[in-house]
Parts: sequence; C-alpha cells; structure tokens
Amino acid sequence: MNIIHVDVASSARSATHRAYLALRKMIVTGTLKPGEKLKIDGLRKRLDTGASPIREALSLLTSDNLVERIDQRGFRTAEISKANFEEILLLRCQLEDLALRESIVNATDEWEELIVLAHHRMNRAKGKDPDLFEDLHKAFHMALLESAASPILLKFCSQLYDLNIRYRYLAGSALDYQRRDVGDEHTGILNAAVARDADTASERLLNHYRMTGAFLSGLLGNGTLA
Amino acid sequence: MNIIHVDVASSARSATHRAYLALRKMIVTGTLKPGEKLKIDGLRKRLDTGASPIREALSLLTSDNLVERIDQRGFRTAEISKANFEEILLLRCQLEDLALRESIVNATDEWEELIVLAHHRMNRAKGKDPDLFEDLHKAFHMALLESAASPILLKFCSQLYDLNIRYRYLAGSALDYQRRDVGDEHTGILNAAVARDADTASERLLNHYRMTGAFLSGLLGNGTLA
DNA sequence: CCCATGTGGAAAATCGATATTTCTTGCGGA
DNA sequence: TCCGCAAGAAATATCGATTTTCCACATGGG
Repeated sequence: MNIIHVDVASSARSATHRAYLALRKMIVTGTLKPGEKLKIDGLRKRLDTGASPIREALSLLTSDNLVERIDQRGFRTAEISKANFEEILLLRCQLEDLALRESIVNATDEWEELIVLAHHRMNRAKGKDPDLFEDLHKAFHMALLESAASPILLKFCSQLYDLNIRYRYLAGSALDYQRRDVGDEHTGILNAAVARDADTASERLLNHYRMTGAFLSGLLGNGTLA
Repeated sequence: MNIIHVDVASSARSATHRAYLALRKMIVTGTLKPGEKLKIDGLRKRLDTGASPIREALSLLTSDNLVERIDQRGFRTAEISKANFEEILLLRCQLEDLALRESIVNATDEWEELIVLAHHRMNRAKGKDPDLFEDLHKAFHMALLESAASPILLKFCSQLYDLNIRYRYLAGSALDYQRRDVGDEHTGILNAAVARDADTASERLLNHYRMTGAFLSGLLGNGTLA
C-alpha cells in the first residue's frame, strides 16, 4: 500500500486500536444508538479499514460492556435501561469511594500536583472545546483515584465512567438546562483531596455523581429517554 | 456475557468461543506460564483452528487481565507478582462483600435452593473429578452472589475469581499440605447465607479468602513462586 | 386460517495469503 | 574486544475471499 497515511501521534498505533477508539467514542456519544446492530461491513467502510480490526475492536468493547455479542449473529451496542443505569451509578459510587480513600491514604506531593494540574486543564477547556473538555474531565476524575495504586480497580472505574457518560450523552440537551455549577463541585472535591480529607472528598464526589444520577434516572423512568 | 458463565456442558459454539475457553483454562491452570509469549502460529496448531479465532480469543482475554497485548509485538500471558496478587485479594474481598450483602438483601427461596444445590454438586465432585470440582467450586461462589442482581458486579467478581485461582494453581502442590478443612468453611458460609445472616456470611467468606491468601502471599514473598 | 417446511439472500465466521514490522545474527570498523 | 549497522528470518497485523450460519418470506399441507 503506497498511500501515505497521516498518522496523528495519538491516533496512530494499530488499525485495531484506532477502530477501538473510534467505535467506543461513537457508542459513548450516541452516534451508534443503543441496541443498534453493528454490521461489520458497514463499519468497515465507515472507518476505512478491514474486517479483522473491526471484529477485534468489537471484541474488546464487549468486555467493556458497551457491545453485546450474540453468538453467530454478530454484534450490537448494549441496550440501555433504568436498571442498568442505576446499577452503574451505584457501583461507581461504591468503587470510587474505595479508590478515592485509598488514593488519599497513599497521597504524595506529586499526586497533589497531578490533580491540581488535571483540574486546571479541564477548566481551561471549559466552554471552548467540548470534546477536549470531556477527555480532560475524565482525566481529572481518574487522576483523583490515581494514587490508589490499584490498576484493576482503576480499570473498573474507567469502564464505569464510560458507561455512565454514555447515558449523559443520550440525555443530551435535556441535561443542559439543569446545569448547576459543576465547576464549584469539582473545585470542592479537589480542595478536599488536596487537604487529604478523605471523608469530605468522598462525600462531595458521591454527591456530584448522585446529583446528575437522580436527574437522569428520572428521565429514564418517565420515558423521555429510551 | 455468554462467554463469562461457566458452561460445563457446551464445548461447541464458535471457534472463537472454544479458543477462548481453552486458552483461559490453559492460562489459569498454568499450562501457559506467566509472562510467556503467545505465538499465534503455535496456538493455531495446538488448538487446531485458524489465526482469527485465536486473535479474537486473546483480545477477549486481554480485557480479563489474563493476557497482555504489546502493540505490534503480539500477546503474552499476564505477569504475576506479589503486588498483583494482593491487589486481587483485596478487591475480591471488597467486591464480594458488597455483592454477598446485596444478594442476601434480595434473597428468595429460589436463590436459597440454588445455593444449596450448587453446594451439594460441588461436594459430590470433591475428590473424584478435580477439574469438574473447580468448575463447580466457582459456580458455588458465584451462586452466592447471584441474587445481587448486578450483572456488572458479578462479572467483575468472576474475573477476579479467575485471576485469583490462577495463583492457586501456580502454587500447586505447595498448597496441598496446608489444606485445612475447606469443606467446613463452605458449609459455614452456606448456612449463614441460608439463614440470611449477612454479617456472619460475609465474615466467613472473607476469612475463607484471606486464609489461603495469606499463605500464597507468603510464598510469593519468599520467592518459592515466580 | 394457521402452522410447518423449504428456499433465497444476507451477514458472520473463518481461512489462506500478503504486507509490514520486529527480532536476530553476522560482518566490518573503531 | 566492542559497538553499530544491515540483511535475512520470523512473527504480527491486515486484507480479500470462501464457507457456514441465520433470517425472512413464500409456499403448501393440515
């Protein structure tokens, strides 16, 4: 193949990895709708790659609970439901509580600087580049848990984060007009974490989650979504 | 999600699924050693199938933390370490505690019958068919958590179970001579669960894990393993 | 009229081959 | 002797094509 690919540093790697990132974003942001059939050939053309990378990427997404595999009948995006959302919310609260407390136990100055930086970068992108903001928002939340030094737990939290944010995207504009000042909440969490106050930090973090959680759960209940 | 469950009966389905089960068993039981390079071609011949099913199975195992993927350099089985083992043990205790308590909250007569049955089947296989016993042992532990009605949490627990049992296999005969009466422990957990006594059940379950855990951790520390 | 059975078409799963990348080894120069 | 480079060998990642499986619909029997 003589075609010169424009390999942007971050999106390079292998075709499988690119497909994985692209598909995950499409599912999380709702470009691919819940329960939608994922035809290999269609995606192949859409992402301009072969069938093998697509299949492998879908396999990986299956383990992230974003895609369901039906034996001999291909793949489809995960369904959504109120029960599923509430499970995710509850698990997130429980696991992030564990992780955050452990993280604060192991806190170091380096970690402190890490979360301050992550927080600043997130705020800088606020209102400018929504796409970038979302990435940095996740980065901030993960950074809070970083020094828990538990790769598996962090992976679980990362997965749950993606599952949760998918619902937020699905709610879309419905969520906008209830935008309380999320910025304040973030700052509050950050300050408590920097102060090594695990109880306060955890309480604020969980409130932060439950706030939007309750609202979304309401939408799912009254049939606005799904 | 089909793949995760312990399907004692069905060995067929797709080539990918067969490869997944076979490879997982090989890694968990130590046939494939920690850190070992997993050459596609070698496995292809060994399992008598094509390269695509192998690759897909390895992708799935990557998400189970049993296989590591190195970009453009193939796959290898996950490394082992004392830190990794202790992380698994701790997470297991935390997550299964959550799941078991929730399971007991939701307890029904059907669930009660389910765990009694799982316990009986496990004991029946004891000392006869070690391979079958292991499957039923996992089935028993998962059945305890079953009525938590939290598929994601159960999946996490299932993964952690496999990661943990891998260390047990690696310890192998070294573990045999410290065999306290595990049967009694199982019965104790079962009874507390049937009695809907969450505190006792959880305490016994966690002790059950920590018992072998401490021993294994010792082995990893003094260099007998790895 | 309803259910069972057969048939055509579409999609998935898998295979075989190619292209790309990485690893190894041996040679030459310092 | 040691380091670096380069060519060959090996393994991976990917593609295109084949085989297998499933689904929808029609057709005929009950």
